Amino acid sequence: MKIITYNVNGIRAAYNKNFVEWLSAVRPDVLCLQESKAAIEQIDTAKLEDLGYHHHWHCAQKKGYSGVGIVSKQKPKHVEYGCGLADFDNEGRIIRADFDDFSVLSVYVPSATNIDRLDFKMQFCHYLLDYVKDLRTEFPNLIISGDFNIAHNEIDIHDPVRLSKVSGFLPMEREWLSKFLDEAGMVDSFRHFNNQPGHYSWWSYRAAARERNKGWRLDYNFVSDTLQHKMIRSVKLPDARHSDHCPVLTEFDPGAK
DNA sequence: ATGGCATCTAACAGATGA
Repeated sequence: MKIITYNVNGIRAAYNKNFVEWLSAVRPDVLCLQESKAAIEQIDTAKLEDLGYHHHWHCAQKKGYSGVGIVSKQKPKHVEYGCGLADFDNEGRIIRADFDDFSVLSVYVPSATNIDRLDFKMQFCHYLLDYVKDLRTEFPNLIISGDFNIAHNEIDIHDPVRLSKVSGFLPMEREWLSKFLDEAGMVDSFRHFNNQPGHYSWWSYRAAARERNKGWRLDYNFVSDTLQHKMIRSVKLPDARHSDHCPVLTEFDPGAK
């Protein structure tokens, strides 16, 4: 069972760069998307259906902004759009799909590039932790995939000293992420398999940052402790070039004891 | 300290992103 998280930075732009062909070749069971930046009627969903995929979207009110989706081979038993708080749900940042044996969240944590948005980002984060803690009592087997806009540790960013005062690597944000994993009982699946530096999921478009691997690891597949023993591997897919982010894959053996 | 690049909308300039 393959699950991928991918911030596509505009799904229509991604389509123009052979996103559907990429999906057809990789064929994940579940694809969690962020920054679709489109209303549903602006997305050529027929191409997904032609590949046998179901798809669900939670879009922002503002046109061309944010938006998350879940594309899946299996039809979800239930889809939950948003988290129930209008300030967050207006921005299309959370969608959940419940399957027979597990649930999946696709999450796009707000950016605070504009530092005026830091309070909003942290409020979202705190709310998300409470939401997930509650959720796990009903759905213990949970995978949270998304763009958290936080690089967790020093090995997750190319210049931890210079960037320690920049949102995305602030002590406050990093501490929240540690608390989130701890209190929600989730595992960072990529780091479960790989403790080496230099593995990032986002690079600036500027200054040839991707070619020089001056990046940040912002995109995660977090796996509940109940599913941890089923994980087989987790890798980033840097050959996918539809976005300033790259996809991150986590694979499970559903039959593992 | 600034800008650099890309994808959006609504317009051929401005917002957003990290």
